[in-house]
Parts: sequence; structure tokens; C-alpha cells
Amino acid sequence: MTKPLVLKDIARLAGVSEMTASRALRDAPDVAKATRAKIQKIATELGYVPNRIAGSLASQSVRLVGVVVPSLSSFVFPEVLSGITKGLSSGPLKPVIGVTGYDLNEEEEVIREMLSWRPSGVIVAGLEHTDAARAMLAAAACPVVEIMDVDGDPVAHCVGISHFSAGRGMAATILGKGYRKIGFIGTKMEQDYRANKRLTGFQDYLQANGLEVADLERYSGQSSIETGRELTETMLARTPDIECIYYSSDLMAVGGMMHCLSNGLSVPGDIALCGFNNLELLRGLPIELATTDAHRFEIGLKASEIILANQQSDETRPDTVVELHPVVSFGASL
Amino acid sequence: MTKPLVLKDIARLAGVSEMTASRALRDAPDVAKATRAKIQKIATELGYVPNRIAGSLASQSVRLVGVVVPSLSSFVFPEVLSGITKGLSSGPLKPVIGVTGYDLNEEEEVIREMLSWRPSGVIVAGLEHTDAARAMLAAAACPVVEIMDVDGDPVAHCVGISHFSAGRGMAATILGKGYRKIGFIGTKMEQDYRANKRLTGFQDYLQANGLEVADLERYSGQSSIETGRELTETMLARTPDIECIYYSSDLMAVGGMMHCLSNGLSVPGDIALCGFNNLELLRGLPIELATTDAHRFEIGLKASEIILANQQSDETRPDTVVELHPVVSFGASL
DNA sequence: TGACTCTATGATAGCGCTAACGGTGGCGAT
DNA sequence: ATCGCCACCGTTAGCGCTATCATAGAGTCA
Repeated sequence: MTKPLVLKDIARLAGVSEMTASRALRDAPDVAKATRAKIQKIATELGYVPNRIAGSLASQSVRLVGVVVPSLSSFVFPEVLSGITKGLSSGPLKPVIGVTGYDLNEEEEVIREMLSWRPSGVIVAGLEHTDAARAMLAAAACPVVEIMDVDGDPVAHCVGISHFSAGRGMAATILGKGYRKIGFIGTKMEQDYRANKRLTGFQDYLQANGLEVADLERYSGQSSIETGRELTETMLARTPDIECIYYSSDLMAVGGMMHCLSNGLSVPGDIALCGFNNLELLRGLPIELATTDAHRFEIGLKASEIILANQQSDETRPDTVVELHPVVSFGASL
Repeated sequence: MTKPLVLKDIARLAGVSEMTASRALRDAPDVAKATRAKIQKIATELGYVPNRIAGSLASQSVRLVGVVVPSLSSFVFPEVLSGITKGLSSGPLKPVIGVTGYDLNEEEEVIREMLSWRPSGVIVAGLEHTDAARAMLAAAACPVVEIMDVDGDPVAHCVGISHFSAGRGMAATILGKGYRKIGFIGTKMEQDYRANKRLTGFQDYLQANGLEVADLERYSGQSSIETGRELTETMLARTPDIECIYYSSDLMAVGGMMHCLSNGLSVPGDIALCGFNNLELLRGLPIELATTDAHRFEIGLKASEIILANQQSDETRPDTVVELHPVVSFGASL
């Protein structure tokens, strides 16, 4: 315990050179079966854990993929991570998560940190970055995939949906159902670009149909059931004849649903509700919420596949852009 | 882009030695102001990102703390991570997350992977590990903190609550309210040790009062609102006169609540409900759920403080064990 | 037997950075 | 002048591994 165990120790004890020990422990070829077994036995017994810092430096390869997301508590990114984990599970690459808190400067920091470990790939949520972050991503010596969103100018590869058209799509669905007096409840956070794009798309579609958002309520801070509930109450008090509310997130919409349940309002009879993301959480609620599936798992999966496919760094290979198409699930709340 | 930028390049361009460049970029002392500025300017312009692999190897220090958790989608660990992030935010240490999927063999793998990077600390959820994992943690050259649970035999430092007494506490609360016919709905997953400890504590207390669990329902897979709802329905159909159900997680209890809301059952009139964790999610629901606060944020915070406090590796310093005490919040569902 | 494999192992030389120590020059104190 | 001291910068020697090439030995074939 006093002296950290190094490869040299294992080699000495096994009576072989460091090189042979290294090969044996990495399952590299060119080692006799008996030798390999002996070395591995000694290493296991001593609890030797190879120093990957040294290994990575020597081999100039780090089998890690940096994943940069804004938040883990918003319920949306864990599923993206599942997709990434699934996609990488067959190979030697492991995901490493970095969280930015929806702060572009923090994101720049996290990206710098990630790149300083010279990973085999980087996956970043969103298309909006600081100039420095964009420069780093563009100059990175590994495949880079921007995920979640396709409305913008990707640095490199890109997998996501158009939040603009998700907003339009939901507007179309709502109008199709005959609602005309429509409210929107969404985040005030400027840096939640995707939520804002949905609002823009939503407003665009309404406008194109001679309508506009009848009432708009915005909140700062994290979306939550509680906030959704409060703002729904506020909006209904202010604009009692509103027919339908579109929320920038399912969680907020669930809050709206809870307000209705608590106050004896029928959904969609008195008021129609719809959210965004199609969170797992929606299953089992008293009312099936209309929402848009954002393909979170598939986005993660696809992103990891792109990383895998670009390992042999072709450099000349063009950047992939994969646009998935958001699907409105009607639910019973509309 | 063809040739990766290294420190030597920066040094050459600035007309200084590698050592001076290194010092300048690390904000280390013994560099003249003007020299430092020049070097940093060149580095920024060229988008140089120091190679931390090399840096860490040379300095024999990795400013990373490995955090090993079973899941990110269960809503409970993100808050622990917030605590850790908060605790580390003042210093140079950064958390790195590993996910095990409640699988001890996978956990062993993740721990090995973490330790192979020679981190400045490791935080692991739970006290149950494979023998190999325990051995690695015990032999680790950095502070190790096991979190969430104190019922068991910690390898090193430990911060958590007693899930056994959380179970007892909720049983006491329920009995105190006068309920006698009590059901339990919990995970079947053997490896969710903490949930099982709560059940044991719960049963113990009932038994000590001449009672036993009137009906028991267990599920495999992740806990969810949907599953909670289904199993509540099953249990109420089988044992209609049940008075109170204790769930192994808030999410399941919310499912129970949703079943009641949908079926016009009054809570706690017809049936009382209680969960565990005191998830953020509970705020804003139509009925305030009785639950036990597991101090998730504080656990993360405290764990990171222990890591910080043990950086100067005293070796002789005794292991810290911090037991936080779960707090039952009565709610309106009991 | 020599020439040629092929397998298993070792010696050497880094990977890109930093710790540790060694200068150098300037300046004030004696 | 001599010494000491300090601020600044450079030289050297690794950190713990692995890529690469060299080499020993055993087997193959003409």
C-alpha cells in the first residue's frame, strides 16, 4: 500500500520483461499461453490496476467519449445517455459525462476539459456554443457530434430533430383539433435554445393561419410539475376562455394536468394540454398527455454510431447530418 | 490540423523554453507578467489545449473524482450529483460519473476503470460490492467514500442514512396514525439492497407490534409511475380492505396516487399512501405524498467534503462515518 | 546443412508534460 | 567589492506505460 504497484513489479515477479507483462495484461498477441496465465494470475492476486494515464500517453489513444449535456435532472438527458451507452456497449469506448447547467461559458470549460483528455469522440448537446468552444470542437482531433437539434449550423456531425418544426407540428395538430384560443407556457431561459425554437415554430404556424398565441407565460429556473401547475393557474385566471395550452416541456404540462385534476377541470373538455418530449414519466398518469416524441434514445444511439464509424479518422469524409422527425402523439388531453 | 499542437510548439513560437510555457499556461509562479501574457496569447490564438494525459502522468496527480452510481434515470442520483458538484465546485476537483445499472459485476468493471485513471477520490453508492471491487477500493491510493447507506460494513469513509431505520420509521408513523392493515409494494431486484433494507426494517417494526405486512407486491425492472399504478390496482383487487400502502419509492407511490385519482378513491380516506425519497417531483401533485427524505443532496455534499478533507492522504487518519437521519414528512396522504 | 520461416520475448526509445534543481543577472546591504 | 537574495528562466530526468524493431530459439523444407 505504501508503494503503488506498477507494471515493473508484476513483470519482475513473473520473471518476464515489462513488455511481455504489458502484452499479457492487455490480451495483446504474441504471448505464450502459459506465460500469459502466470502474469495475469500474479496481477489479479496483487490487485494490480494498470495505469491508464501512462498507457494512454504511450499508445496515444484514449478509449473515452466525452458527452456534454446541460442537465441530468431534467429527465431528458438520461435517456439520451442510455442510447449512447447502448451504442458504445459493443466496443471498447466508454462514455464520460459532463454537465453544463445550460451555461455556455460553463460548456466551454467542460469541452476544454474533455478535449484535454484527448478522447476518441465528443458528443455535445445543442448547436449553440461560444466562439472558443466552436473553435475547439472544429479543431478537435476526434469525431464530434452535436445532438438534439438540427436547426442551425453544426460544427461537424449532427443528429437531432428540428425543434422549429416540432413547434409547427404541434400547432398544426392543435389547430386541426379545432382549438383557436391557445396559450403557451415556456421557459424564460434564453439559453434553452431548443425550447425557444419550438415557440418560434409554434408562433409561426399560428400566424400563418391568422392566429397568435392568446396568452404567454414564461418562467425562469428549472421546469417542474409545481411551476407548471402554478403558471397554469395564473394563466387560466388571467385568460379564462383559453382552450388549449402548449407547454415547452412535459413536466410543465403534467403540472397543468395536476391543476386541472385538483380543480375539477376536465381535460380536454374544459382545457386541452400538450407537452413536449414524451417522457417515460407520462405513462400511468390519469390522462394520457398529448406530446411530441423527441427520439431521445435514438439520437444517443445514432450519435454513438457516428463516433464509431469515424474512428479511422478519414478527415476527408464529409460530416453526417441526421435529422430525425418528431412525432406527435395525440394522447387524450387534446 | 494535420499535426497536433503540443507545448513545444507554443514554447518555440513564444521564444521560451517548454518549462516556462508550461508554467505560464498553468498559472504557476516564477514567470514574468509580460512573458506569461505573451505565451497565453499565443496559446489562445492557436487554440492549444494542454494534454492532460501527459500532464497528469508527469505531475502524478489527476484532479478527478470518480462517482459510481447505479442509475441516472431513477431521479434519485442526479440530486446526489448536485451535492457532489456543489461540494467540489470551490476546488480544482471535477466529478466523473460512472453508471452500473444496479449490477455488481458491472460496478466492479466501472470501479476498475475509474481507478485505472488514478483519481483524487472515489465516491461509490452502496456498501455491497464484489470481493474484487472491495479489494480494489480498500487498496486505492485515494480517499474512498461509500454513500447512501450506513447499514453494513464500509470499506472506508461512509455517508448515508440507515434504510433499515427509514423502514422502521415509516412503520412507526403509519402505526401511529392508526393503520393496521398495511401493504408493501417494492422492487424484486435483489441488488437494490437499500430498498430491501427498508422492507426489512418495516417488517421488523410491524412484527414488534404484533402485526405483519398484509399484502406484498414486488416488481422487477425500474420503478415507474405506471408500474406503481398497475400494482396498486392488483393489490387493491386482491386485498380490498387494505388501509395503507408503503412503496419502496416515491415514483411507485405516485403511481398509486394516480390510480386513486383515476378511480375516485380518496387518499387517505379510502387508502393511505407513502413513499420514499422525497423527490422534487412530488411538489405540485394533487395530494401531498407522505414520504421519507433521504438527504440526497447533503449526502453528495458531505461525501465531496470528505474527499477534499482527505487529500493530504494522512493514511493514519481514521475513516469517517457520517450517518444522516431520514426524516418522515407526513404529507396529506397518510 | 543452410536459408527461411514463425513464435515468443526483450531492448530501446519515446508519448507530452512537469518536478526538482541549477543557473543568471540585477540590486541592495555590508 | 563581496555577499546574499530574489525574480525569472532553463536543463535534466523522469512519470508508467506501449510501439517498434531486434533477437533467440524452434521448427520447416529443399
